[in-house]
Amino acid sequence: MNELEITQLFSESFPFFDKISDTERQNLLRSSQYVRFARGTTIHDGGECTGVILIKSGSLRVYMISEEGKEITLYRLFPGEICILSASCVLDAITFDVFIDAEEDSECIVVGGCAFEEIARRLPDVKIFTLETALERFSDVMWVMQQMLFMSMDKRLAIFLLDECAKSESGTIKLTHEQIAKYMGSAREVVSRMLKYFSSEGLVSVSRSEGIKIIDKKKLRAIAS
Amino acid sequence: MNELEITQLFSESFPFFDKISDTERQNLLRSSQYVRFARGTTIHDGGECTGVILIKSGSLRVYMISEEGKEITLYRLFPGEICILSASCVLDAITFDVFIDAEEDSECIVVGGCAFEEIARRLPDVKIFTLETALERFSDVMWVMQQMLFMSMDKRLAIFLLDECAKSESGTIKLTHEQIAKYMGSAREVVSRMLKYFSSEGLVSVSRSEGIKIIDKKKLRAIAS
DNA sequence: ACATTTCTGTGATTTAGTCACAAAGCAAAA
DNA sequence: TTTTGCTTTGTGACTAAATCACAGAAATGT
Repeated sequence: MNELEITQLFSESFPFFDKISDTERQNLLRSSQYVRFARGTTIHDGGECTGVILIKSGSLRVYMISEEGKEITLYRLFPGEICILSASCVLDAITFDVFIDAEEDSECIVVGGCAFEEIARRLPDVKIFTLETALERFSDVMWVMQQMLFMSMDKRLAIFLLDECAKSESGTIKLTHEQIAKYMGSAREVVSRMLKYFSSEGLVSVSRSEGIKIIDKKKLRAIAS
Repeated sequence: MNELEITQLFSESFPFFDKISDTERQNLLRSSQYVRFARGTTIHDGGECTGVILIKSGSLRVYMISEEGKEITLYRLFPGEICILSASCVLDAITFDVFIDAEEDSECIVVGGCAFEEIARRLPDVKIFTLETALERFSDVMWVMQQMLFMSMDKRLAIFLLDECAKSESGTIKLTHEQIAKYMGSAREVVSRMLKYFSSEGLVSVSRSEGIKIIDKKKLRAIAS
């Protein structure tokens, strides 16, 4: 990936990019690098500031982890999106730690945290963009929280399956029950049982090789209400 | 409460206040007003932009509510603090709705949302302050989320009682089980039962007139670990 | 074809939230 | 004081979901 392509990506991803000086643009480019993360890699694990990550391909999962190792997925990021919570040093106001994994083999541009922080300190627009991006994530997390605390398991799973199906385009969902449980902040057994129930009601078909296929989208939507 | 006192409060609460022009300061003051909220009043109920609220005395509770009326308290605000989520029009990035009640009779300064938004649009420092304040609340919410999802009831209640005791100074906690349950995002019966258990273990004493008194702080801390 | 690993299924148990009432505590009115 | 009414707390039965401890099935590599 050459510098021109990165410039292009920055211009699309950072609304401030076309407004700042050439020098600043150079600063930003110099502290950025193209990185590939293999599926399953942990990109960020709490404390130290990894930096701002632009996702070119693949997907990332941002999650928290309890002392006993229980995980809750806060949100997932897809191509064109920006991972901001990995840039903890730009966000003093944030006092919790998150973990970030590559869900798929992913191509990213990583803008070094310190460099970005320096630029954000000089340019209010950059700072504002950073904070606003973080706040959008706040909204995502609140949605997760609402689901976990207010909705029953069947409803949540129905929503998840419909979402996932809409994303995948292929019509089938190729995730293990374990993965689904992690995304939903639940337990594998619970997902298995609920899927079996959905399957017995003719809402989905479940097969290990084929993945999960939605059969009766209408009824599933009714459950997701 | 006169203009001088408000100016004083602004100066203490808004780090940008001493850096902006006289005209802007006047703008801000003109769109502000002193308001008293009676205990139990709902100050903000979702959608429309109430504005930025400075708390002079009393306390506010920020919470979400489900369709069935179940509540979760996101955080509470005390004198000197600023309620920012009530200023939804300044925070486009936030897409969820919160409710805000006065827990106690409270004295506040309310800065009208539109006026504040206008000022924030002109002055990057104000915008940055607003966003950063909102992000601090994000951190609070994550703490609540961690508690609810990762911790057992006994631990959470122990933490709550210790926190509350530290705040109250009097050593006793005068809250109904119902209130505690709301703050903790649990159910009244659950709190009652756990308090009874704590009481049977000699950790606290519970009486309706006296409130809850912590007897064995050491053991309670151990549970809160 | 075999061993190995990775997934999935299932019953038993535990925790917390829900429901439906009963009882107790407090306060104002009679 | 006694009555009445309201708020708060107690309790058992029930349900949902998480956890535990396995067993079995399906995919994968050698």
